[in-house]
Amino acid sequence: MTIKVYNTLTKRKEEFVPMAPGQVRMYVCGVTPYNHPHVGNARPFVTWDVIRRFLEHEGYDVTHVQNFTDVDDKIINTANKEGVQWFDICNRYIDSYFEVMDKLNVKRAHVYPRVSEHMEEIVGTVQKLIDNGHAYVVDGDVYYSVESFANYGCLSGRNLEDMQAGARVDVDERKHHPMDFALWKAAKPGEPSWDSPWGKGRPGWHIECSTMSMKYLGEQFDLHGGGSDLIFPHHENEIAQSEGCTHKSPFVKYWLHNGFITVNEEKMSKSLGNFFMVIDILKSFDPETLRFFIVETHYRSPLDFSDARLNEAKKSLARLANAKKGLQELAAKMGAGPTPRSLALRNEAAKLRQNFMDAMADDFNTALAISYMFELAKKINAYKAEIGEGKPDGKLVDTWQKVFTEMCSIIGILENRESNREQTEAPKEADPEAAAIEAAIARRAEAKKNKDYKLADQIRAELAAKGITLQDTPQRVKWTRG
RNA sequence: GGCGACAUAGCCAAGCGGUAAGGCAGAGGUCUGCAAAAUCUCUAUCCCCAGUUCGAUUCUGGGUGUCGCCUCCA
Repeated sequence: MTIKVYNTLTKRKEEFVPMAPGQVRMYVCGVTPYNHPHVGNARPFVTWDVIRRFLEHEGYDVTHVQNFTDVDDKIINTANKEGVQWFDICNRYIDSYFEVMDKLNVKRAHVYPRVSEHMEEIVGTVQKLIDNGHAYVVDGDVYYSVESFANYGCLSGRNLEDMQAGARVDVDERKHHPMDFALWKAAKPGEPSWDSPWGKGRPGWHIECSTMSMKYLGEQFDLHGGGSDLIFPHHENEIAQSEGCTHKSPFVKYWLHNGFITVNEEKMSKSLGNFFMVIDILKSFDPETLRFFIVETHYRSPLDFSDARLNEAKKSLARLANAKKGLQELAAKMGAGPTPRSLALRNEAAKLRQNFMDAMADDFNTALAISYMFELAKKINAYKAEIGEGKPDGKLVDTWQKVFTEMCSIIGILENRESNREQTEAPKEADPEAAAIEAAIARRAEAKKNKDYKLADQIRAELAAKGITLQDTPQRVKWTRG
C-alpha cells in the first residue's frame, strides 16, 4: 500500500518511500527531563507511536530512536533549587516519563540516547564542523556560522535577511552573524562540564540530536519528528549541522511535525504555565481516554484540551468498548452458517477495513480511520440486536473480531491492558460504605421481587441522595458513586 | 515587522472540484415494573466578497477573524 506523508521540508504530501526497502529509520525529539511530562508532551509520543504501529503493520522493519536532553539549563536550575545533583533530577523524571508513556500504551523506542553519555561523539561532530569551515571558536564557545551553509532556512522557509530584520534576540558582538548558534558553551562556575579541545564546557541544544541520530540511524535516514515548535530553530539547525558535517543531502528525507495541544485556544507550555501534567489527568481519567482524545484529531491540527473534551473522548471510547464487548458475547455463542444478510455484512467489514487502512495511509489520518471503527461498531450492535437469542454467523464474527482487533492494535486502544482497569475498579473496593450499599441493594431486590416498586424506588432515591447511582443489569445491580 | 497554519452543524472533527465521514450534546423509538445503562433513527450547504469552471466547502485573488514560529518549549 502506498503511504503518503506531509513533509514539512517540501510542504507537500508525498509518497513515502524509505531509503532502504522495507526498513524505516525514525528519530523523534524527546524530552528534557526536568519535570513530569505534561499533556503537550504526550501528543507527539502518542502520535509517533501510532505512526510506528501503522508502519510496522504495513510490514516495515522500524528502528525508532528517541533522545533525552539530560544536559540543560532547566535541569541545572532545578537541581540547584532542590540542592541535588543534575543527574538525580534526570533520573527522577526519566523514570516518570517511562511510567506515563507505558500507561499511555506507547511502545518503547529501540534506543534512548542521552546527551551525557555521548560527549565524545558530540565533541567529534563539533570538531568536524570546525574542520569543514562551518564553525568557529570564540573564548571557549563554538558557534555555527549560518552564512556558511547555503541551505540555511530550507526547512522553516525563512531567509537570513528576514530573520535579522525581526530578530528579538540580543546581538552577541562576538558572533559573526546574529543568527549563529552555539555548538559548545564554555563552562560556567557551578555547572556540569566536560572536557573538549576548546576547554571545559557543555554542548549547545541542537548538536546532540544531529550527533545521536546519525550515530544510531546513519548519516541519512527516513523520518524525523517532533512538535512544530521545533521546526525553527532546532530542526533547521540540525539540518545545517548534519549536512555541514557529512556533505550529504538530505539529512532526513521526511520531516513530520505535530500540532499543539492548547488550553483555551492558547498553546500549552511550561513557559506559559498553563500546562497539565499527565499524572494529574490520570487521577480523573484513565490513560486510554487520554490516548483516544489525542488520536481522535489529526496529528497536524491543533487540539484544545479541557475536561469537557476529555469527557467526550471517554464516552466515545466507551461506545467502541461496548461494541467490542458485544462482539465477545457473539463469539461466546458459537455460530451458525451464513445468511444473505451475514454475507453482506462480511463484505462490508472488508470494505471498512480497507477504508481504515486507506485513511491511515493518507498521512496517518486517525480521525477518519476511527470513524470507520464507529461504523463497524454500529454494524456489530445492529446485527446483535437482529439475531437476539439466535445464533450468529460464526465466520462473520471471526471476521469482525479480526478486523476490530487489527484496528485497535494500530490505534493502540482496547488492547486489554491491566493499567486501564486499575482505576475504574479500585475506588469501589475501598468505599467504606460498600457493605451498607450492598445491603440496601439487597433490600431493593427483595422489594422488587414482591413487586413493591414503591419501596424499591424509595430505596433507590435514598441512595441517589447519597450520590449513588444504580444500574440494573441482567447479571447484577451495579452501583457507582458520582 | 518577517514566515506559516487554520476558519465546516449547539460543541468537537474528517473531507479539499461533482451537491457534506464520525463523535459528543439534543429530539424521537426499542429494551426495562419505572429508571439508569445500552441500542436504533433523525439533525449542516461548509466566515465574507469577487473570479476560474458545465459545476467549488474543495482552485485563484481580496477581505475579516483565530492561532503558531521568529526567545526555552512537544
